[in-house]
Amino acid sequence: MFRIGDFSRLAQVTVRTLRLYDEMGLLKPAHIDKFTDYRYYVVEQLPRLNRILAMKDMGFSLEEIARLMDGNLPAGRLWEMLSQRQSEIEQEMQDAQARLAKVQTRLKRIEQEGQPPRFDVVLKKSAAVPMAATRETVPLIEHMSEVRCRLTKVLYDTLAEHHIKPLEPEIFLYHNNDYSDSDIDMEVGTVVEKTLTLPPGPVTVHTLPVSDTLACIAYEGDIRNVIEPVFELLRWAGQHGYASNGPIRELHLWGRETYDHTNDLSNITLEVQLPLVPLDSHVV
Amino acid sequence: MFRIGDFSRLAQVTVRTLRLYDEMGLLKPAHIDKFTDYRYYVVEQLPRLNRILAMKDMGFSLEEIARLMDGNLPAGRLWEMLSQRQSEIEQEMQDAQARLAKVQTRLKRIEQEGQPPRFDVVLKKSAAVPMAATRETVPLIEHMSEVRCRLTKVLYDTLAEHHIKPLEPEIFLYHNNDYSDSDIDMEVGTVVEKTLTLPPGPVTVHTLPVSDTLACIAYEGDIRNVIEPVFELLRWAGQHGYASNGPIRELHLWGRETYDHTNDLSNITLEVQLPLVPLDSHVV
DNA sequence: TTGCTCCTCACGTCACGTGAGGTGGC
DNA sequence: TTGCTCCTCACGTCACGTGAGGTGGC
Repeated sequence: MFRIGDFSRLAQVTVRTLRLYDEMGLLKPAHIDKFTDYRYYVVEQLPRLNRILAMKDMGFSLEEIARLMDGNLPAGRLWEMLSQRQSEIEQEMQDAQARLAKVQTRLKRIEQEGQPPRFDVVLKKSAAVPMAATRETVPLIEHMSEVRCRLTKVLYDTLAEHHIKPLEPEIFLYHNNDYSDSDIDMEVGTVVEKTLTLPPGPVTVHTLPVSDTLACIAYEGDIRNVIEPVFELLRWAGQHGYASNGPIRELHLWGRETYDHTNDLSNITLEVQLPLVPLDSHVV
Repeated sequence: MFRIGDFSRLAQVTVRTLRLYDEMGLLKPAHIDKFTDYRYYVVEQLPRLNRILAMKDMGFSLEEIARLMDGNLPAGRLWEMLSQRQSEIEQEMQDAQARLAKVQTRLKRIEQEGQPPRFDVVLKKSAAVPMAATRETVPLIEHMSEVRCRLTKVLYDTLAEHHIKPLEPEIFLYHNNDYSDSDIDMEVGTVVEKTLTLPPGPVTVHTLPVSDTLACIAYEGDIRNVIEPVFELLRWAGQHGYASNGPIRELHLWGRETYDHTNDLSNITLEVQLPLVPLDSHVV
């Protein structure tokens, strides 16, 4: 018979742990003195305690261990729980791997450029939402501003004409696969209610596709430098094992982009989003 | 100005989270209505929130994030924290790797042998303790029992003669590097008080070395089958990337092994311990 | 008698999730 | 007036660590 302190030293666990296992019913002392409430253990209980510790080392919770040691568990049940545990651990390792990549790219940035990246990338999801939008290809980047004005004017005029209220700030989509100075395939739209149709014309209603993985940067600054967070997103995607999976989205969070050049665009806030798919080599 | 619900949808966090960050001082709303206590956020707060989320994705605690975003942190401090984070994550990955190995070897055992291993291996540590012991080489395994009796008799007789009390159950050490049927270099000892010396003779006092990694099996059964947990330990060590690092220890937890064959050894409890070192290939 | 060990509460950990119970706003 | 959103508590999570305050045993 061991008192709790001796048994805890033998098994190399704390007395607190033994008391907890007693309370949970995982390991009851062989005997409890009814006057002093002292717990007494016998050496034959060591294998059971070791089994508990071995399960704990595999990452099972005490509740799972209690279930596993309940005696009458079906034959294949242990195998099932082990193989579930296996995939959970594999998931943990992937998560740790992803976190490590984020930390390491930051470290490298500081070492190479003397300072951390200016923008922070966060992953979001987007649901499929109906969008009223109009699209046009800009021949040369010099015409960009002009085309943006025309497109937003067409969009908002059409919506007003049909008494449709935009539900969220406008979104610009850039459909080119790569960065280019010319032939920029651009679309501007805004989320609208479901079950909405428009007569044929430059503005159509279609669905903005879902994306499970949308790398996002909230950008604050001059709209003419918006290319910076875009480059950052592309760089980030490459460094973390993703490939682009759809047009870049630009959410005009600060408000509506007017088409008459009257508002100041030198300090706006928007969010740039890049839909991604994990590359296979990184999934492994 | 966004109400908390709208801002939470925009940033894809829960309102609970925003309230917590407010309370912690991590992200205060731009404005709080003094009559309703409603929190109001502005879009310019999104970059800060995203920074918080990005840090969280790297595994920093909210407290660390608060420190990191406090503005006046020394230049190199960020780098330091990132590189500390890096090693913590690397440690996590190693831990997960070790857990995975344990789960997978169990799964394999069930698949190959139809049942889980009979014994559970747990890792313990042992401190350096003074031990009074006597040692002899057994020429053939047939003489094992006889030598054990003689050794324990010598040990306990000597201790009694010098009025020394053994502090713990006796320990058998097996000094051969590999399993063998002959020339078994065997030692039996018991922990004694420090500062103890004995006159020259078959029993000497020396130190049982420390071990940071001691694979242990609590064995219950016939002493003649004690080879089973020993084999299990050796197998386990191989499967988990360790090499043997000292003599196998056998702790006689059930009590003293008498040397007159009068006690029943067909159902005893002992612990078999194998000192280990991690193999380099697994340390990486 | 003095340490030593044991006992039972009970709080703290970390970042929220999840009600309970009540109140502004369209 | 009715949903909808917001508010403030406050408990629960998981496996213990860490006292506080008090009592047996050698």
